Formats: sequence, structure tokens, C-alpha cells
Amino acid sequence: MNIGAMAAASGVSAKMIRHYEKIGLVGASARSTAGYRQYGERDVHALRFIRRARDLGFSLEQIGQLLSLWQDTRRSSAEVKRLAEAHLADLDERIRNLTAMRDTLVTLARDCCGDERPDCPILDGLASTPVHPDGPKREPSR
Amino acid sequence: MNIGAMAAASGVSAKMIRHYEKIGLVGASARSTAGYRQYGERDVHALRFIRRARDLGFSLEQIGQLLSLWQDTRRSSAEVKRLAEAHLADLDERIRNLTAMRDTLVTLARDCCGDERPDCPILDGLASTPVHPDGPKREPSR
DNA sequence: CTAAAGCTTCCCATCATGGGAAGGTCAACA
DNA sequence: TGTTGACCTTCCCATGATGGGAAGCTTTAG
Repeated sequence: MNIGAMAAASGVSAKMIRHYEKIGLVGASARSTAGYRQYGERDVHALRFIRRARDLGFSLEQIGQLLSLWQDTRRSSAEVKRLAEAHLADLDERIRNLTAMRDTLVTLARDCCGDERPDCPILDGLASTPVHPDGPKREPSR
Repeated sequence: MNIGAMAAASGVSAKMIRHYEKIGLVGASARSTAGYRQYGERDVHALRFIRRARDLGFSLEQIGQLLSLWQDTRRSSAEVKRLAEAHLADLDERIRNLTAMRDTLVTLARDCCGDERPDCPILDGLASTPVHPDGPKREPSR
């Protein structure tokens, strides 16, 4: 199986498969005589695992640890759970931050009549709300 | 006022102030004979505005538009509101995505006893849950 | 044989932010 | 006066996950 078929089978783009190989998240695959990467069923399972972990928002570093645990039959489930709980705490914090932003913005927008006049509580809020010294932990905007 | 005092007064780091100048979000400041940036009260207001907009999760591009509207006394509040609503929709989507991740992960973790044994529903879930073809819109992991 | 599709590597871009180097400036203090 | 330390300047590089695209080679179908 070439990298394109692998991408289709795993849901991970060819670009990303190469990247994961370069950073050592997955081992280097076998190569054809022409240098094409060659994959088997086992690789599909590993990449699907990665894809699902990404879908749950795990970082590639955490996924590396999850893969190690997955392949270690003598792991303790406690280790896995610890990792998952840490990620859960992270998700919760991000949700809290985003929700706080949303609530503030909803409040500002609610009072903005949104017509042709220039008076705008949203701009007023941005111009006058006190700056929280340390600021919220900012999410990347996209 | 030098850039350090400006950073303290506005809550925006000196590094970022220079960056915002370079990308044209704020105009170039006056300079002392030695080339030091010199700021006044008006600049403090503008940078605080930027800081607060960042705290609400607006992108720098959106902030540029907000600044334009802020400085345009003939703006319509409708334009501001449209921008805010767009950002609100964005926030809501990100919250939804993160919440979906959290809920899935909570379900997996709930069934993991987290002791010394290797059996782990979290890893099992990652290894067997079907891959959603297009996947969720992924948040950057941090 | 040729054209298209697929593969390779390599470099660059995103977005907001920060780290750090190399070097100039300014204030205070002995 | 000289020195020290805090502050400023510009410039380059890094982050994290992903994608775009170029230049060039291989494979496959017609």
C-alpha cells in the first residue's frame, strides 16, 4: 500500500503521515526500490489510532505517550487514565476561557442596537473595560 | 513614555507592541533622537483597546477592523455588531467542538478503572472507534 | 510512447507570541 | 569620570499542526 491509499484508509493526509514519520511519532516505513513508502495493515491501525486521538484534541506529544502505552502490554490503565484526565482538565479550562469570552461578548452585543447610528456599546466596552493585569489564557484565535 | 512604560500601562508586551507596529495594526510612533519609541496617552488608549479585544478572542485582523470603526465617528453600529456576531459564532463553534471532545473523553475515562491492570477502555476506544471521514474541526492543541 | 496520476524531498506560510543575541543608550552611583 | 545595570534597538528563530506548492522521478493506463 502506497502513502495515498494509506491516507484514504486511515483518514490522515499523506502530508501528515510524512510529518509524523519525520518527528518520530511513527517509525519509518519500508520503501519500494523507487523509494515509495510501503504500508501494511498494522500501520493502518496505528494511524487510525493517531487520527482518533487527534479528534479528541490530544497533542502529538500526548499521542506519542498514548502509542507507547498502547503497545506496552504491561502498562497500567492508571497511566492512561492520568493522561486522559490531564487532557480533560485542559479541555475544561479552554472551554471555560472561551465561554467567559462568549458571555462577555454576548452582554456587549445585546445592548448594541445594530442600526445606522454610530453609538455602540461594543466599542465602548472595548474602550473602557479595565484590563485584567494577567489577562485570560488566550486561545489561538483560529 | 518609552516602550517599557507603555507595555506596563497597556498590558501589551513590548515585543507585541513592536509587532503590532510592524504589521500596521498601530501606526509607527514618534522616536527620540536615539531611536527610542515615544508614546503618549492616546497610544495607551489604542493599545488597551487592542488588549481587551484580544482578551475577547478577536483575531488581529478583526481588531484592525474594530480599530477602524472605533476611529470612524460616522460608523454604523450595525457594522460593529456584525463583526461581533461573526466572532460569537466562531466562539460558539469552538466551544461546541471542545465540548464534544470532552464528552467523548469523559465517557471513555469513566469506564477506565485506572488501576495497575493493563485493560483500558480509553485505549480500546482509540483503537476501535470509527474514524469520522471529515473529522471535527480541530482546535490547535494549545 | 505519452499523458496523467502518484510519489519523493524541500521550502514556505499560517497565527500570536516569545526567546535570545549583538549592540547602542541612559540613569544612578562611587 | 567611569562603571554598572536597566532599558532600548533590530534581527533571526521557535512554537504546533497543518497545508501549499515546486521540481523532479515513477508508475500506470491508454
